[in-house]
Amino acid sequence: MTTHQHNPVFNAHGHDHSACISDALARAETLCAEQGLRLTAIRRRVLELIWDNHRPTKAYDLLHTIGQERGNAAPPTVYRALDFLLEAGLIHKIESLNAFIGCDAGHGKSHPKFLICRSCERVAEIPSPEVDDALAHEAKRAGFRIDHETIEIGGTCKACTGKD
Amino acid sequence: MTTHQHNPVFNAHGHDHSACISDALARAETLCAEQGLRLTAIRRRVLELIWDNHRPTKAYDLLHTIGQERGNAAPPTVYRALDFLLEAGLIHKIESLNAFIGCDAGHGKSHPKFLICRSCERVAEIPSPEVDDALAHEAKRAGFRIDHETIEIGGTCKACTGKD
DNA sequence: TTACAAATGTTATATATTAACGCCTTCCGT
DNA sequence: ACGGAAGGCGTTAATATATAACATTTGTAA
Repeated sequence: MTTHQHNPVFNAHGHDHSACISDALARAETLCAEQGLRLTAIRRRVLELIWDNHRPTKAYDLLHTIGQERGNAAPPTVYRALDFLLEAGLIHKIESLNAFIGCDAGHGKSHPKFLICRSCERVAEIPSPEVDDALAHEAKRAGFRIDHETIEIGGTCKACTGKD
Repeated sequence: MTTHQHNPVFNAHGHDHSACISDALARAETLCAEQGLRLTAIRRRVLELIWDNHRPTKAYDLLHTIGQERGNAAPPTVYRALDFLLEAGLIHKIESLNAFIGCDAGHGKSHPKFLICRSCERVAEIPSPEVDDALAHEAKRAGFRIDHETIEIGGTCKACTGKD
Protein backbone atom coordinates (compact mmCIF):
# COMPACT_ATOMS: atom_id res chain seq x y z
CA MET A 1 0.00 0.00 0.00
CA THR A 2 1.36 3.40 -0.98
CA THR A 3 1.10 6.59 0.96
CA HIS A 4 -1.10 9.23 -0.62
CA GLN A 5 1.20 11.35 -2.72
CA HIS A 6 0.13 14.82 -3.69
CA ASN A 7 0.70 15.87 -7.27
CA PRO A 8 -1.07 19.16 -7.52
CA VAL A 9 -1.55 19.53 -11.24
CA PHE A 10 -4.07 17.50 -13.20
CA ASN A 11 -3.09 14.21 -11.69
CA ALA A 12 -6.43 12.93 -12.88
CA HIS A 13 -4.86 12.07 -16.21
CA GLY A 14 -3.85 8.46 -16.11
CA HIS A 15 -3.82 7.96 -12.37
CA ASP A 16 -4.97 4.98 -10.37
CA HIS A 17 -8.50 6.12 -10.02
CA SER A 18 -9.96 3.45 -7.78
CA ALA A 19 -7.11 3.96 -5.31
CA CYS A 20 -7.72 7.67 -5.52
CA ILE A 21 -11.37 7.22 -4.59
CA SER A 22 -10.71 4.83 -1.75
CA ASP A 23 -7.96 7.11 -0.43
CA ALA A 24 -10.36 10.02 -0.42
CA LEU A 25 -13.02 8.03 1.39
CA ALA A 26 -10.50 6.75 3.90
CA ARG A 27 -9.36 10.30 4.60
CA ALA A 28 -12.99 11.32 5.04
CA GLU A 29 -13.60 8.48 7.50
CA THR A 30 -10.54 9.46 9.49
CA LEU A 31 -11.39 13.13 9.56
CA CYS A 32 -14.97 12.49 10.65
CA ALA A 33 -13.87 10.06 13.32
CA GLU A 34 -11.39 12.60 14.66
CA GLN A 35 -13.90 15.41 14.72
CA GLY A 36 -16.90 13.49 15.93
CA LEU A 37 -18.75 14.01 12.65
CA ARG A 38 -21.09 11.40 11.22
CA LEU A 39 -20.27 10.23 7.74
CA THR A 40 -23.66 8.63 7.08
CA ALA A 41 -24.50 6.41 4.12
CA ILE A 42 -25.90 9.24 2.01
CA ARG A 43 -23.02 11.59 2.78
CA ARG A 44 -20.49 8.91 2.06
CA ARG A 45 -22.18 7.99 -1.19
CA VAL A 46 -22.35 11.61 -2.36
CA LEU A 47 -18.66 12.04 -1.61
CA GLU A 48 -17.92 8.81 -3.42
CA LEU A 49 -19.89 9.88 -6.50
CA ILE A 50 -18.04 13.19 -6.61
CA TRP A 51 -14.66 11.49 -6.42
CA ASP A 52 -15.78 8.80 -8.83
CA ASN A 53 -16.65 11.49 -11.35
CA HIS A 54 -13.40 13.30 -10.58
CA ARG A 55 -14.81 16.40 -12.24
CA PRO A 56 -16.94 19.26 -11.02
CA THR A 57 -20.22 17.53 -10.29
CA LYS A 58 -23.64 19.15 -10.36
CA ALA A 59 -26.15 18.79 -7.56
CA TYR A 60 -28.81 17.51 -9.94
CA ASP A 61 -26.53 14.88 -11.41
CA LEU A 62 -26.01 13.60 -7.89
CA LEU A 63 -29.72 13.86 -7.28
CA HIS A 64 -30.54 11.74 -10.31
CA THR A 65 -28.03 9.06 -9.38
CA ILE A 66 -29.01 8.95 -5.73
CA GLY A 67 -32.65 8.95 -6.77
CA GLN A 68 -32.15 5.90 -8.98
CA GLU A 69 -30.22 4.06 -6.29
CA ARG A 70 -32.69 4.73 -3.52
CA GLY A 71 -35.92 4.83 -5.44
CA ASN A 72 -36.47 8.34 -4.22
CA ALA A 73 -34.59 11.52 -3.49
CA ALA A 74 -35.62 15.12 -3.29
CA PRO A 75 -33.22 18.06 -3.60
CA PRO A 76 -32.74 18.49 0.17
CA THR A 77 -31.31 14.99 0.38
CA VAL A 78 -28.42 15.99 -1.82
CA TYR A 79 -28.01 19.57 -0.65
CA ARG A 80 -27.83 18.51 2.98
CA ALA A 81 -25.10 16.04 2.17
CA LEU A 82 -23.27 18.69 0.15
CA ASP A 83 -23.59 21.20 3.00
CA PHE A 84 -22.16 18.69 5.42
CA LEU A 85 -19.24 17.84 3.14
CA LEU A 86 -18.52 21.52 2.51
CA GLU A 87 -18.58 22.28 6.23
CA ALA A 88 -16.28 19.38 6.92
CA GLY A 89 -13.90 20.62 4.23
CA LEU A 90 -14.21 17.39 2.27
CA ILE A 91 -15.41 19.07 -0.91
CA HIS A 92 -15.26 22.52 -2.51
CA LYS A 93 -17.86 24.37 -4.49
CA ILE A 94 -16.78 25.69 -7.87
CA GLU A 95 -18.82 28.89 -8.03
CA SER A 96 -18.28 29.52 -11.71
CA LEU A 97 -19.78 26.12 -12.54
CA ASN A 98 -22.29 25.63 -9.73
CA ALA A 99 -20.60 22.33 -9.14
CA PHE A 100 -18.72 20.43 -6.47
CA ILE A 101 -15.36 18.73 -6.38
CA GLY A 102 -13.48 16.67 -3.85
CA CYS A 103 -10.92 18.46 -1.73
CA ASP A 104 -7.52 16.93 -2.25
CA ALA A 105 -6.14 18.68 0.83
CA GLY A 106 -3.34 20.16 -1.24
CA HIS A 107 -4.07 23.69 -0.14
CA GLY A 108 -3.32 23.14 3.53
CA LYS A 109 -4.73 25.92 5.66
CA SER A 110 -4.83 28.53 2.87
CA HIS A 111 -7.76 29.19 0.57
CA PRO A 112 -8.04 26.81 -2.36
CA LYS A 113 -7.29 27.92 -5.91
CA PHE A 114 -8.38 26.02 -8.99
CA LEU A 115 -7.21 25.57 -12.53
CA ILE A 116 -10.22 24.42 -14.53
CA CYS A 117 -9.76 22.92 -17.98
CA ARG A 118 -12.73 23.74 -20.18
CA SER A 119 -11.82 20.93 -22.57
CA CYS A 120 -11.54 17.87 -20.33
CA GLU A 121 -13.41 19.50 -17.44
CA ARG A 122 -10.77 18.45 -14.99
CA VAL A 123 -9.79 20.61 -12.08
CA ALA A 124 -6.46 21.00 -10.35
CA GLU A 125 -6.20 22.49 -6.91
CA ILE A 126 -3.01 24.52 -6.85
CA PRO A 127 -1.11 25.96 -3.93
CA SER A 128 0.40 29.35 -4.43
CA PRO A 129 1.79 31.27 -1.49
CA GLU A 130 2.67 34.08 -3.91
CA VAL A 131 -0.97 34.57 -4.82
CA ASP A 132 -1.95 34.43 -1.16
CA ASP A 133 0.70 36.97 -0.26
CA ALA A 134 -0.22 39.31 -3.09
CA LEU A 135 -3.90 39.21 -2.18
CA ALA A 136 -3.16 39.68 1.51
CA HIS A 137 -1.04 42.67 0.59
CA GLU A 138 -3.75 44.25 -1.56
CA ALA A 139 -6.34 43.64 1.14
CA LYS A 140 -4.12 45.26 3.76
CA ARG A 141 -3.62 48.28 1.54
CA ALA A 142 -7.38 48.65 1.26
CA GLY A 143 -8.04 48.02 4.94
CA PHE A 144 -10.04 44.96 3.91
CA ARG A 145 -10.36 41.91 6.15
CA ILE A 146 -10.50 38.70 4.10
CA ASP A 147 -12.94 35.97 5.09
CA HIS A 148 -13.13 33.87 1.97
CA GLU A 149 -11.51 33.59 -1.43
CA THR A 150 -12.97 32.33 -4.68
CA ILE A 151 -10.14 31.79 -7.14
CA GLU A 152 -11.11 29.82 -10.24
CA ILE A 153 -8.90 29.97 -13.30
CA GLY A 154 -10.47 28.70 -16.49
CA GLY A 155 -8.50 27.63 -19.54
CA THR A 156 -6.88 24.64 -21.20
CA CYS A 157 -4.70 22.11 -19.45
CA LYS A 158 -1.45 20.78 -20.84
CA ALA A 159 -2.89 17.46 -22.01
CA CYS A 160 -5.71 19.19 -23.89
CA THR A 161 -3.57 21.84 -25.58
CA GLY A 162 -3.57 21.31 -29.32
CA LYS A 163 -6.49 18.90 -29.25
CA ASP A 164 -9.03 21.36 -30.65
CA MET B 1 -16.52 68.89 -15.33
CA THR B 2 -13.91 66.50 -14.01
CA THR B 3 -12.21 63.74 -15.85
CA HIS B 4 -13.12 60.26 -14.67
CA GLN B 5 -10.62 59.49 -11.96
CA HIS B 6 -10.03 55.92 -10.96
CA ASN B 7 -9.86 55.20 -7.27
CA PRO B 8 -9.74 51.46 -7.08
CA VAL B 9 -10.88 50.79 -3.55
CA PHE B 10 -14.49 51.21 -2.48
CA ASN B 11 -14.90 54.57 -4.14
CA ALA B 12 -18.63 54.03 -3.85
CA HIS B 13 -18.47 55.57 -0.40
CA GLY B 14 -19.36 59.23 -0.76
CA HIS B 15 -18.70 59.70 -4.47
CA ASP B 16 -20.60 61.75 -7.03
CA HIS B 17 -22.94 59.02 -8.02
CA SER B 18 -24.92 60.65 -10.81
CA ALA B 19 -21.70 61.64 -12.55
CA CYS B 20 -20.44 58.11 -12.05
CA ILE B 21 -23.52 56.70 -13.77
CA SER B 22 -23.43 59.12 -16.67
CA ASP B 23 -19.70 58.53 -17.10
CA ALA B 24 -20.30 54.82 -17.29
CA LEU B 25 -23.07 55.22 -19.85
CA ALA B 26 -20.96 57.60 -21.91
CA ARG B 27 -18.11 55.10 -21.92
CA ALA B 28 -20.54 52.42 -23.00
CA GLU B 29 -21.84 54.58 -25.86
CA THR B 30 -18.31 55.25 -27.01
CA LEU B 31 -17.21 51.66 -26.80
CA CYS B 32 -20.25 50.40 -28.70
CA ALA B 33 -19.86 53.07 -31.37
CA GLU B 34 -16.22 52.13 -31.83
CA GLN B 35 -16.94 48.44 -32.08
CA GLY B 36 -20.11 48.58 -34.13
CA LEU B 37 -22.21 47.20 -31.30
CA ARG B 38 -25.78 48.27 -30.72
CA LEU B 39 -26.51 49.66 -27.29
CA THR B 40 -30.28 49.31 -27.57
CA ALA B 41 -32.79 50.80 -25.16
CA ILE B 42 -33.09 47.65 -23.06
CA ARG B 43 -29.35 47.08 -22.92
CA ARG B 44 -28.72 50.68 -22.00
CA ARG B 45 -31.39 50.62 -19.33
CA VAL B 46 -30.05 47.41 -17.79
CA LEU B 47 -26.56 48.89 -17.68
CA GLU B 48 -27.96 52.07 -16.13
CA LEU B 49 -29.84 50.13 -13.45
CA ILE B 50 -26.71 48.20 -12.55
CA TRP B 51 -24.67 51.37 -12.20
CA ASP B 52 -27.49 53.10 -10.41
CA ASN B 53 -27.52 50.34 -7.84
CA HIS B 54 -23.72 50.37 -7.65
CA ARG B 55 -23.79 47.00 -6.00
CA PRO B 56 -23.88 43.46 -7.31
CA THR B 57 -27.31 43.35 -8.93
CA LYS B 58 -29.42 40.24 -9.42
CA ALA B 59 -30.97 39.34 -12.75
CA TYR B 60 -34.41 39.05 -11.24
CA ASP B 61 -34.21 42.44 -9.56
CA LEU B 62 -33.51 43.87 -12.99
CA LEU B 63 -36.33 41.78 -14.38
CA HIS B 64 -38.84 43.19 -11.90
CA THR B 65 -37.81 46.78 -12.56
CA ILE B 66 -37.76 46.37 -16.32
CA GLY B 67 -41.06 44.55 -16.13
CA GLN B 68 -42.68 47.43 -14.26
CA GLU B 69 -41.28 49.96 -16.68
CA ARG B 70 -42.33 48.15 -19.82
CA GLY B 71 -45.48 46.42 -18.69
CA ASN B 72 -43.89 43.10 -19.56
CA ALA B 73 -40.59 41.30 -19.40
CA ALA B 74 -39.62 37.69 -19.33
CA PRO B 75 -36.29 36.35 -18.11
CA PRO B 76 -34.71 36.19 -21.58
CA THR B 77 -35.18 39.92 -21.96
CA VAL B 78 -32.84 40.56 -19.06
CA TYR B 79 -30.47 37.66 -19.63
CA ARG B 80 -29.92 38.65 -23.24
CA ALA B 81 -29.07 42.18 -22.21
CA LEU B 82 -26.73 40.84 -19.55
CA ASP B 83 -25.06 38.52 -22.06
CA PHE B 84 -24.50 41.40 -24.42
CA LEU B 85 -23.05 43.62 -21.69
CA LEU B 86 -20.80 40.81 -20.48
CA GLU B 87 -19.57 40.14 -24.02
CA ALA B 88 -18.89 43.81 -24.54
CA GLY B 89 -16.95 43.95 -21.29
CA LEU B 90 -19.28 46.56 -19.84
CA ILE B 91 -20.22 44.49 -16.81
CA HIS B 92 -18.81 41.60 -14.84
CA LYS B 93 -20.56 38.67 -13.27
CA ILE B 94 -19.83 38.03 -9.61
CA GLU B 95 -20.03 34.25 -9.60
CA SER B 96 -20.13 33.86 -5.85
CA LEU B 97 -23.25 36.05 -5.69
CA ASN B 98 -24.96 35.26 -8.99
CA ALA B 99 -25.02 38.99 -9.58
CA PHE B 100 -23.70 41.59 -11.96
CA ILE B 101 -21.69 44.76 -11.51
CA GLY B 102 -20.52 47.53 -13.79
CA CYS B 103 -17.00 47.30 -15.13
CA ASP B 104 -15.05 50.32 -14.00
CA ALA B 105 -12.28 49.61 -16.48
CA GLY B 106 -9.76 49.77 -13.64
CA HIS B 107 -8.28 46.42 -14.54
CA GLY B 108 -7.03 47.41 -17.96
CA LYS B 109 -6.29 44.42 -20.09
CA SER B 110 -5.79 42.05 -17.16
CA HIS B 111 -8.48 39.95 -15.53
CA PRO B 112 -10.62 41.69 -12.93
CA LYS B 113 -10.30 40.93 -9.23
CA PHE B 114 -12.89 41.88 -6.68
CA LEU B 115 -12.99 42.69 -3.01
CA ILE B 116 -16.56 42.11 -1.88
CA CYS B 117 -17.74 43.53 1.41
CA ARG B 118 -20.37 41.28 2.96
CA SER B 119 -21.55 44.07 5.22
CA CYS B 120 -22.23 46.97 2.85
CA GLU B 121 -22.37 44.78 -0.25
CA ARG B 122 -20.04 47.07 -2.12
CA VAL B 123 -17.47 45.74 -4.50
CA ALA B 124 -14.07 47.12 -5.36
CA GLU B 125 -12.29 46.09 -8.51
CA ILE B 126 -8.62 45.96 -7.64
CA PRO B 127 -5.61 45.77 -9.89
CA SER B 128 -2.78 43.55 -8.76
CA PRO B 129 0.05 42.75 -11.11
CA GLU B 130 1.56 40.59 -8.36
CA VAL B 131 -1.49 38.33 -8.33
CA ASP B 132 -1.48 38.23 -12.12
CA ASP B 133 2.18 37.33 -12.20
CA ALA B 134 1.86 34.68 -9.53
CA LEU B 135 -1.05 33.04 -11.31
CA ALA B 136 0.66 33.26 -14.69
CA HIS B 137 3.68 31.60 -13.13
CA GLU B 138 1.65 28.78 -11.64
CA ALA B 139 -0.18 28.27 -14.92
CA LYS B 140 3.07 28.14 -16.83
CA ARG B 141 4.46 25.57 -14.42
CA ALA B 142 1.41 23.42 -15.09
CA GLY B 143 1.39 23.98 -18.84
CA PHE B 144 -2.01 25.56 -18.45
CA ARG B 145 -3.27 28.26 -20.83
CA ILE B 146 -5.43 30.80 -19.00
CA ASP B 147 -8.61 32.05 -20.68
CA HIS B 148 -10.51 33.50 -17.79
CA GLU B 149 -10.07 34.27 -14.11
CA THR B 150 -12.66 34.41 -11.39
CA ILE B 151 -11.11 36.10 -8.38
CA GLU B 152 -13.59 37.15 -5.75
CA ILE B 153 -12.42 37.99 -2.26
CA GLY B 154 -15.15 38.18 0.36
CA GLY B 155 -14.76 39.96 3.66
CA THR B 156 -15.25 43.29 5.37
CA CYS B 157 -14.22 46.65 3.96
CA LYS B 158 -12.47 49.35 5.93
CA ALA B 159 -15.57 51.49 6.42
CA CYS B 160 -17.55 48.54 7.74
CA THR B 161 -14.89 47.21 10.11
CA GLY B 162 -16.05 47.52 13.69
CA LYS B 163 -19.65 48.22 12.74
CA ASP B 164 -20.94 44.80 13.77
C1' DT C 1 -37.95 47.16 -51.40
C1' DT C 2 -36.64 43.11 -50.61
C1' DA C 3 -33.99 40.08 -48.05
C1' DC C 4 -31.14 38.87 -44.34
C1' DA C 5 -29.54 39.28 -39.72
C1' DA C 6 -30.12 40.89 -35.29
C1' DA C 7 -33.08 41.94 -31.54
C1' DT C 8 -37.06 41.16 -28.96
C1' DG C 9 -41.52 38.80 -27.46
C1' DT C 10 -43.42 34.69 -25.68
C1' DT C 11 -44.04 30.22 -23.72
C1' DA C 12 -42.17 26.64 -21.50
C1' DT C 13 -38.87 24.18 -19.00
C1' DA C 14 -34.50 23.02 -16.75
C1' DT C 15 -31.53 23.79 -13.02
C1' DA C 16 -30.32 25.54 -8.38
C1' DT C 17 -31.48 26.38 -3.70
C1' DT C 18 -34.05 26.86 0.50
C1' DA C 19 -38.08 26.71 3.92
C1' DA C 20 -40.92 24.20 6.85
C1' DC C 21 -42.73 20.32 9.11
C1' DG C 22 -42.84 15.60 10.90
C1' DC C 23 -40.83 11.13 11.76
C1' DC C 24 -37.20 8.23 13.08
C1' DT C 25 -32.71 7.09 14.88
C1' DT C 26 -28.74 7.93 17.56
C1' DC C 27 -26.57 9.58 21.47
C1' DC C 28 -26.22 10.83 26.19
C1' DG C 29 -27.26 11.08 30.96
C1' DT C 30 -29.66 8.63 34.40
C1' DA D 1 -32.77 -0.18 29.81
C1' DC D 2 -35.22 4.38 29.67
C1' DG D 3 -36.42 8.92 28.28
C1' DG D 4 -35.38 13.11 26.36
C1' DA D 5 -32.76 15.95 23.17
C1' DA D 6 -30.37 16.53 18.95
C1' DG D 7 -29.37 15.27 14.57
C1' DG D 8 -30.50 13.16 10.27
C1' DC D 9 -33.73 12.18 6.85
C1' DG D 10 -38.44 12.10 4.10
C1' DT D 11 -41.58 14.97 2.05
C1' DT D 12 -43.95 18.90 0.13
C1' DA D 13 -43.65 23.21 -1.48
C1' DA D 14 -41.84 27.44 -2.79
C1' DT D 15 -38.42 30.52 -4.55
C1' DA D 16 -34.32 31.73 -7.31
C1' DT D 17 -31.48 31.29 -11.39
C1' DA D 18 -30.98 30.32 -16.22
C1' DT D 19 -31.84 28.54 -20.92
C1' DA D 20 -34.38 26.36 -25.04
C1' DA D 21 -37.22 27.00 -28.78
C1' DC D 22 -39.99 29.36 -31.80
C1' DA D 23 -42.67 33.56 -33.35
C1' DT D 24 -42.50 38.36 -34.50
C1' DT D 25 -40.46 42.67 -35.23
C1' DT D 26 -36.84 45.84 -36.29
C1' DG D 27 -32.66 47.44 -38.35
C1' DT D 28 -29.43 47.29 -42.17
C1' DA D 29 -27.61 46.74 -46.40
C1' DA D 30 -27.81 45.04 -51.17
